[in-house]
Amino acid sequence: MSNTSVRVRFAPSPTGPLHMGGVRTALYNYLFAKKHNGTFLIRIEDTDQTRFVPGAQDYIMDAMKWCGIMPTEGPGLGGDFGPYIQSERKEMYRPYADELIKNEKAYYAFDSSEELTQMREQALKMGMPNWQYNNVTRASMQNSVSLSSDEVQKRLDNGDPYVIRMKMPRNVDVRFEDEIRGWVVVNTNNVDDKVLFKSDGMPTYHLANIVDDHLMEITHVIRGEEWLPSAPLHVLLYEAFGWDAPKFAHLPLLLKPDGNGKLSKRDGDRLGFPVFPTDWRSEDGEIFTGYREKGYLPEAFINMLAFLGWNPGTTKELFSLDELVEAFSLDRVAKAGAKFDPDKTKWFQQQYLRGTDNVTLAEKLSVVLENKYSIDKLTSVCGLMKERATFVEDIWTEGSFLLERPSEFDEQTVNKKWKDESEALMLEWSAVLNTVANFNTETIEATFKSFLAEKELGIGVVLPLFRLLLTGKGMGPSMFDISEFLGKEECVERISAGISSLKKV
RNA sequence: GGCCCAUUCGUCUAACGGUUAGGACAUGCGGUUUUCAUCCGUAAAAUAGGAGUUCGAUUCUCCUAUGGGCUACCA
Repeated sequence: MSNTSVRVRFAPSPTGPLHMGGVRTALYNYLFAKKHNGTFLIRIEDTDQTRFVPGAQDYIMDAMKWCGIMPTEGPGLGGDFGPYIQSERKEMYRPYADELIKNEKAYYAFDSSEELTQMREQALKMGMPNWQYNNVTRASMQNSVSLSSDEVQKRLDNGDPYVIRMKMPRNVDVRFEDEIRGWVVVNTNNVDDKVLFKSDGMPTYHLANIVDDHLMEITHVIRGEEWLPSAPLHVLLYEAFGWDAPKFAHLPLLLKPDGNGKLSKRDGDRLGFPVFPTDWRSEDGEIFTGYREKGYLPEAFINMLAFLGWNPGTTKELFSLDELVEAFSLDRVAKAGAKFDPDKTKWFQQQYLRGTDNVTLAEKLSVVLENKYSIDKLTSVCGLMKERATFVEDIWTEGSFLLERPSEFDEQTVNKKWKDESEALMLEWSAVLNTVANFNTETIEATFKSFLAEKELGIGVVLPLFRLLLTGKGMGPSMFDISEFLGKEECVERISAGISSLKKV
């Protein structure tokens, strides 16, 4: 059973924070694993030591934790297939490269990167923009295919720097069946002799990836579309080692909301929405805002992400993580890239805010307000305000008047509604209000209605004044609900306090 | 430039040869509301173009166009 169970991996490189495209890849891996009672693991691909960014790995782990899609194997998580960081596996790769050389599937190449750049530039000048180190040009380069074995041995003994390259066969159609795209065919004449092992003693992505996926018994490789062109190379590598290849699924890319191209780090600040799950502070101190800090609930973020390139085939759009696991399948993943839509994202957030109970909301709000008010009070505030909020913080920016007397009065409303006779009217209303015995929404409303009838005034004349005095605003929830929450005494006091404030102006 | 992948309303997508081409977001207009939000109703909005295959193409094939990805001793 163990060798047939599903094992998938998320394999980011720690070159920076994980952006939402990466989170979606991780999410689909997570969903697929859970759906099939399999294992979801994370492997850090840090074979390029020059691009290592401190803190990136921790960021990735934290972000996944916030999203609720933690792997069960990985650095710091345990598992029987470790280590899960490629730099810590360094010594494991060389024998595999040697094996390929022995079987003549790969060869030593001594050309320096400077020589190669020169070669490309030269070819470009001669009108050949497409120079590649491949099965045609390798004969004229310095490598163990073109050089005599004595010469090769001499250079090796001499300690000359070299890389190990894949010896791509000539004119072979490599085919594999992608779980999302169906059959993909590429002719080997179109792929170059990729470097497998670098002169610094580290493998490249291609070698390390295949070796680790094999050793970690990965059954399904679910990754971004940007890997599609190198998939044939990977297939050939599995063949060269005589291993069964895992199944491949190449996910469509996430595109910019406007214009063209894939979503990138800078789009967030440019367009005013986050591209990262959580805040990221770059090395030069620049801060990129995250969904978490912006006030999004992880459930909303994940729900939105799941629907970018996948759908359940029904009209249901709100899915918990467990429901996503239940509904997910690779054959319902779209093929074309998806433009990210910030508006829809906000809509998801709004839906989840509504769906969250008032106590939970109050607890979140309490954190923002640093425990300034009791959970009980905040719970009531949330109940009154959440219908008109998108983020938890909106509840406070729109509804702080419920706990704090207004110090400012909306200028527009004052100008429009506050007349010379308003003061007398409100004083009169205050006196009436003060006589209400059982002070609740219904009794207040009934009293208000009879007050209107008696004064022969329209509701639109009186209520906005009442609202203005009590809340300082021109809009908001039902005034009768607000009044009940505030209590009789506070209502009466606010009316007189409000009147004196308006007098000063 | 070469190779690969893709193409249904503005956006995310449904329809796996036969539908008045459906839903959601956004937008417009109504209704509800003291107001704002919510909510309800409603409208407008798409099969990139051209050939085939077929009794019949959004759906299959080819061409063109467009978009995207890759083209490093990066992943």
